[in-house]
Amino acid sequence: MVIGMKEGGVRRIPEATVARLPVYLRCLLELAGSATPTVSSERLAELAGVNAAKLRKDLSYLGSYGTRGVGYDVEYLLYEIQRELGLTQDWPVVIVGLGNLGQALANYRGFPARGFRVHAVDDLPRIVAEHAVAIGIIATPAPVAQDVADRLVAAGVGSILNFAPAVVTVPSHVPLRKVDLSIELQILTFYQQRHDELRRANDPSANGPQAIGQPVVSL
Amino acid sequence: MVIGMKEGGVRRIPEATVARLPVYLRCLLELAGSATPTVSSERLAELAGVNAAKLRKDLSYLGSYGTRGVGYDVEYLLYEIQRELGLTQDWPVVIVGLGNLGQALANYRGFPARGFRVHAVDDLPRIVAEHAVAIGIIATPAPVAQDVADRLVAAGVGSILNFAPAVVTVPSHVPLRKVDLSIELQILTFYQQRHDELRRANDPSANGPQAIGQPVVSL
DNA sequence: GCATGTGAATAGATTCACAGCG
DNA sequence: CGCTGTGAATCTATTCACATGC
Repeated sequence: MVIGMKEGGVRRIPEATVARLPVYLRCLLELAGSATPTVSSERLAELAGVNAAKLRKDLSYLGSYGTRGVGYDVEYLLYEIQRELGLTQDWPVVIVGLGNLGQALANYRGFPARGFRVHAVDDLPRIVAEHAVAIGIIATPAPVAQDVADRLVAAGVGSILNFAPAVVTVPSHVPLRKVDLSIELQILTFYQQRHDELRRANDPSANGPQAIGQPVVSL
Repeated sequence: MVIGMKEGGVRRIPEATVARLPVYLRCLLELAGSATPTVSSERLAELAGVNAAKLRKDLSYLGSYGTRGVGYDVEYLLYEIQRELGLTQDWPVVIVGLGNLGQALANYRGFPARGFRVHAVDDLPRIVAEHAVAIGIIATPAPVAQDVADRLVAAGVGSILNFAPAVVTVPSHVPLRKVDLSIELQILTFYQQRHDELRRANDPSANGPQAIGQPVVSL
């Protein structure tokens, strides 16, 4: 029997685990950068900001890549996670929308900026076919997001990452993830409000938020 | 007894529910925009892309704001969700980092761009104090993210939203959320790879991804 | 009658705690 | 002996299905 092969039914990795693998990967890259040969679940969990038992269980879904009494070989684990995530292959990506967000994405660390080209959106079907583009990223204003999603699906893109602040729908066979910056902020205001309420309950003289603006601070 | 007041112990709203409230809010804003007076859980759930029972349960944590046999009053529910999320107040926000991402955030729909000002980062403590800034947003390159987080906490910011591709740690009393664009992309490559593997298993002649670049398409 | 609101049932994720291996 | 890997226990979230009230 060959270690690491998927035998028979596909090994099922929980969604929550998949979402953490990229975090572990980033931590392992840092460790590899500082020439650390092995790492314990305790230490790696600390770097990743999770509980050690959770990390061990997560890794156990991939296989038994650790050594009892020692820990995990950084380079080995690194490779296995990359392989699991599909990062040992290249995935041509289309980013639709060239505003600040599109440019920020194009420049983001971890998106190797190889072979950028700018095209008109009507060329989508040709570009997707020619370059075997698997993933489409929507970085447009909200009003056109659904139209862009439809075009991406029609062009044959396999999955979509939506950054536009709009709910878009796609056929069920197309995986869709969304990242919404203002939603994240609203979640924080909820917890901040909770926190302020508690503080005020304990100290009635504490002030609530004041209606001011949003100063931007540069670095 | 006053409807809508929290009596005694604080009503506990599950995290997963809190994360969906902003989505419902957005859908309600659209409905309000098209002058729709009431909406059923079925319809609202469809707009939000969730199951109707889940939506009803989510809303039930806020209170009983619907009418049996009728549905929810759009304006009323809108207001209640906004209040719950703390959006009936202003929350002064500091964005650190003025690259593409910082600018994209500053221009994002849903961040009212009132009173933008640009400051040096050394002014953080003064600015946070003067404007009662509750939320700090990190939109810097990864290497300085931890330093910025430390400065934000020291300056007295209550919670932090991190967009830098780095794991940052803060004292446990400071709520921290992270949004990582490349992690989202890596999660998608995982599912795309799964999908491709299945397709190839059924049709051995199907091609895998080809190593090309990342074309950018403009709109 | 019809759609909400909610206990009960199910499914999923996290944590515990320790057996098992190097 | 130390640290992984994992069943079992717990906690959280989702879904079902129907009692409830307009």
